[in-house]
Amino acid sequence: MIEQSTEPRPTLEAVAARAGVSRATASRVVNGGDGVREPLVERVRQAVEELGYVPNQAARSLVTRRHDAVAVVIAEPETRVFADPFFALQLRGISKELTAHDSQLVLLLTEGRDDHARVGRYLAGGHVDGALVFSLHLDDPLPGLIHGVPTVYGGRPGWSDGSRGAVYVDSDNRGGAREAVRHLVGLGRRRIAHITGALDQTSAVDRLDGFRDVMVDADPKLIAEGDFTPAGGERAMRELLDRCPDLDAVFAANDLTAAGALRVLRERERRVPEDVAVIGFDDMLPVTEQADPPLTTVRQDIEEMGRLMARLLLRGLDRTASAGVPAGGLAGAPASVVLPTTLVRRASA
Amino acid sequence: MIEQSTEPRPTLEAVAARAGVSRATASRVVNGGDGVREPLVERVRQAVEELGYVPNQAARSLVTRRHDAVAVVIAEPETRVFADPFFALQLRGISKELTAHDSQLVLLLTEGRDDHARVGRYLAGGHVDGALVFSLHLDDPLPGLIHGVPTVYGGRPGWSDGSRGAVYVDSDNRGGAREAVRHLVGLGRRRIAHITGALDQTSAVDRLDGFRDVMVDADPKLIAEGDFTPAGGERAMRELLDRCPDLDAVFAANDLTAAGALRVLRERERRVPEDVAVIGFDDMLPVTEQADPPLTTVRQDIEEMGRLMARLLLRGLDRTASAGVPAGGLAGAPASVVLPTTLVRRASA
DNA sequence: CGACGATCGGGGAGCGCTCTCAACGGCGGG
DNA sequence: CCCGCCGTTGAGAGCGCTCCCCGATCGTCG
Repeated sequence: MIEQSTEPRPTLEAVAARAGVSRATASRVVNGGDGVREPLVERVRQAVEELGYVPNQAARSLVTRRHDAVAVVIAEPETRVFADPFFALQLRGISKELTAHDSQLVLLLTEGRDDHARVGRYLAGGHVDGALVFSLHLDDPLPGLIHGVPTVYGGRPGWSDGSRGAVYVDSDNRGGAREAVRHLVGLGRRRIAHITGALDQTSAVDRLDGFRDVMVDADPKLIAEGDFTPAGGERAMRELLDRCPDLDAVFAANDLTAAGALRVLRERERRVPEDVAVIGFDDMLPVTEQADPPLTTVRQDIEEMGRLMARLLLRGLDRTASAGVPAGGLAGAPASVVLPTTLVRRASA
Repeated sequence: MIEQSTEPRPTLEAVAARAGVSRATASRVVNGGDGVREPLVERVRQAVEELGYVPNQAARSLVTRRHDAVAVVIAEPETRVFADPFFALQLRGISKELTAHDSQLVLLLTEGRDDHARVGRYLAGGHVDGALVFSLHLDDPLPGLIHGVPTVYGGRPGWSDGSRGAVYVDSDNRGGAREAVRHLVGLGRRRIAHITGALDQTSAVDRLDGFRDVMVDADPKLIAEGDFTPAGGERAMRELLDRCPDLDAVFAANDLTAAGALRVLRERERRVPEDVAVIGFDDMLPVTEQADPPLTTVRQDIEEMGRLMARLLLRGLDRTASAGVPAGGLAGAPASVVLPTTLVRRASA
């Protein structure tokens, strides 16, 4: 119900008065109670209880310059974010970690370029202690708009100058791709195709590189560009079958793409895995297990990646906060993390 | 990169000094510039620009008691939230609407009962101007923990005393279900089964009621309980087929459930729609269109529901703010909205 | 038993902003 | 030509909290 609370919330002053102590003492108790003797602590606690006191975060932030909030920026245009459980899982990992550290999650969704300025302004406004940024595209202007806010990226950012020491969490896309393709080779497949992801993202590029690492002189006709969506997977699969009717395996850049490819293979009456073996990437559970046939895929622990990002950010926050690091300094900054992947064998390959 | 900004951000004071005006005038310009003459407005604007001034939200909130932030509470235990694009779509609608009103979205995910207290505390803490609460279960203690925060619910809350005047946005679950079942009847089907959703949610109950409205004396054996997931759909479908091998139609509580049912029907070699017609609910696009056969379903505009929730909340905020409504009062509060549904005919029925 | 040191509690400043209120200046009407 | 009113600007008082600093207080050792 829409209502406005009129009765003013109790202030620390009120708590102090009720407990018969000074505001400072009440504050100490509320913030942990160090350096206050037991009987007083108890009295203050009780006053807090009776009055239903909750600290005013705005007032607190004003002086501490901490907000106990972290922004999660998802810079994915249009609908993709939501067709894909990927973000949802990361979000869940992040949420868990932040909750454990009493931080709030401020979600910043950008729908297009116009939104970037808004996000930049928001972050610059010092509303949050740090930012977790996802799904950057190669030419994304967003990082340039982020100043003075500790940031951890989800996935290796793609800018050219060696990632400028950015902290990121990624999985071993290239290694995972290599493992998948090697598995196909081990199965005796020779005409192995690859459907890429959206090539303006490093994850897609890295998986393609992994594919090429194994298929050193792959027929360029065996590589088709997808975009991480089932529809893109279908389109690319059709293209591939038209160009190379003799292909006997497909490594798809992610499970959604693989699902699209499977559909086209069925439609064209190729048996999987007998005629064409298929491997995906992600191990997105409902998708892979319920695919027909169940999908062999490269698993990455998505939720863990989210959790790790949050942990890295929070740790960095602590570090710099306690050890007066100079502006822009990297001293003590956590390093990026690349998580390993594992091949999960199911029926499709 | 993890860095701490050391250089203090410019204050309004600094802007005022640079523009050669008082802090008050600078504040006026920053907040819209009413009642300030043009030349001064321009000077202040320029000073803001040059200094890269961004208002300190904490200081502002401290005095205005507004936060320009809205909490989105998703009280869904475990993974369901994320397997289901439902929330993602609502979130997107909400995000768009909030962005248009310069409000931020604070996401509160609860993983279990323990989290409820945390959420209640957070909301009571006056960190946000209002809350949007989703996916309540019938016995959820959360509403009881929300005090003094304007709230709009996603889906009709299920408490017994007539929803206590709560504001909610829902779609016409009962009417949509009726339409679906009538369509099946119109197709000449007589042994129509229903797979329910999780019956601790009103949406599931309402759809079941709609089913019963049409199938007044339905054989109880034709109703099986699901939980809105594909796995639940599979389980229920198996049950139904075992109990009533002669059924000729299934109305599933949502598309995910229908997808599970379709899988079982294929496995049992029933043709859809020839032997068994299937209708879902939601019109979750990738699911319905790519189902085999494409799924006839009851469409609800999920993103619009989200947008509407946000709009309702923001409007209520305005209203009460301007027209000193007494505590707990409902005067001028927006009414709940129930959105219509439409039957989308595809191949499955 | 007294004095010194360590520790605890209280007073007060001030974080950056908004908003009220008073002062000021310019204009039109009498 | 003067008065009064309105529109514009500036000064200042807090919003609720943290934290510094100093005085009070306790324990303890000589």
